[in-house]
Order: sequence, then C-alpha cells, then structure tokens
Amino acid sequence: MMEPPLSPPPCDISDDELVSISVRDLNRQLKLRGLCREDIIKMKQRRRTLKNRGYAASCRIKRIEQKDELESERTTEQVDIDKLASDNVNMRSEIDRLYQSYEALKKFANLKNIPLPPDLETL
Amino acid sequence: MMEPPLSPPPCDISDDELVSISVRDLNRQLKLRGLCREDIIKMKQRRRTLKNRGYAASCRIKRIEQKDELESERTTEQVDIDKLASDNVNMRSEIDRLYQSYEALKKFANLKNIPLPPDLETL
DNA sequence: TTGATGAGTCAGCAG
DNA sequence: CTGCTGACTCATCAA
Repeated sequence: MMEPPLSPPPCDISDDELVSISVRDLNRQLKLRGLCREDIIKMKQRRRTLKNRGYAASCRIKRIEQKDELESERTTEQVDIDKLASDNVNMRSEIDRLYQSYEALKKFANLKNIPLPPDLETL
Repeated sequence: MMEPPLSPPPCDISDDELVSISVRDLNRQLKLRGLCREDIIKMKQRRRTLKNRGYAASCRIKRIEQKDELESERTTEQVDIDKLASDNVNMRSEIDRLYQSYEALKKFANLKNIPLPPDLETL
C-alpha cells in the first residue's frame, strides 16, 4: 500500500536484498562500494525501517490468527455443549423410564401382598 | 506517545476545540479571524488529522473489546461444559443405581418363584 | 541488534 | 464530510 518515499535509495540495493542481508555483510558491501558516512547511516536506517515494516505485518497477521483461533475454539465448545446437552436429555428420560419400571414392580408386589426386604423397598 | 510536530498551529485554536467544533462553526471562525486560503486549508487538514487520531484510538479500543468479549464467552462456555459434564456423570450413576435396584427386585421375584407379568419383566 | 507493539499518520473505502 | 481500518513509521521495551 504505502510504498512510499523513504527517499530514493542512495545506492542500488533493493529492499528485499537489504532486509535479508546480515549486518556483517551489509557493512562489507558498504565499505566495498565506498559510501560516505552519511549514506551508511541512511542505509542502516532504511534497513531498520524495512525490518519494522515486516514486524508490523507479522504483528497484524498474528492478531488475525489469534482472533480466528478464539473463534474456532468457541465453535468447538458450542458443539461440545450441544452434544452434552443432548446426552443429558436422553439420560433424563432413561432415568425416568427406569424409575417407572422399578415403581411398577413395587406396585405389583404390593398388589400381591408380597412383602419386600427393606433394602429392596427403597431407592 | 508521539505528541509531535503537525507544525505549530497557524492560529490559536487548541486541538480539543478544533476537533469538537463543527465544520460550519470552524468556517465562521476562520473567516472571522481573516486567515488566508493556505492557512484555512492547513487548518482543515489539521482538523482531519486530529479526527483520524481519534478514529485510530477507537479502532484499537474496539479491537481489544471484541477480543475480551470472545474470551469471556469462551470462559462462560467452558463453565457450561463443566457443569453439563458433571450432571452427566451424576446421571450415569443414577441410571446405574436404578438399574441395580430394578434387577434386585427381579432377582428377588425369581428367588421366590413369583412369576412377573411380561410387561414388568423387561426394560 | 532484533522483534514486538502502542500510537499516530495517511490512503482509500463506505455511508 | 465522517468514521473505520490496513499499512507504514516511529518510539520504546524486552530479550
């Protein structure tokens, strides 16, 4: 987007080269080409600025990724909740069904005047 | 942080005044003070820049709030999951307990040679 | 020095 | 014009 001034390169190193080269090699190149002190300082500043541009981009990407991650975790959790809630409903009717069966047996015993041992009498 | 140049105000309106005043009133003030065309343009640009500063701040705050919101929703969901899972465990043992009781009654009937009606015989 | 991030500036879009 | 947001620059902090 803002591929702006930064002042025209005082020397013919491209941005891509400049950011990827090591400081050591940069110094070597600069000496080799015989740049004046001012130009060397400018070149180093240009390098730092280019690096910062990259850092800013990473920072933005990271933010977006973290947001996406949070959202997908949220979605996953929602799925889990739905599953658990559905299991709960099923179990609740299972409990009811078992309870009714148990009560039916007790009622049957009562009808037939069959005494039950106390430990079977109660839940 | 960067409470920077923007060039010294070509006139004595403070930043706060300048951003809050309406365009209409600003024009009135500018005319009243008899500023030249250039200064008027500069003043309007300064106003736009100040507005942008505020917009940028809102934008950052909004981002943070949205992130916080996502995180708290995530926390809430996690609490829900824990509760549902715990209910689940309890119901599972409740089911087991009821099943054991039911089976105990049947075993008792069997022991006593009491025939059960078919609809009470099965779950 | 390197990398990350808050704040400010500008471009460009949407309303 | 107003407001928002992406990209860039700079200051500043941590490693």
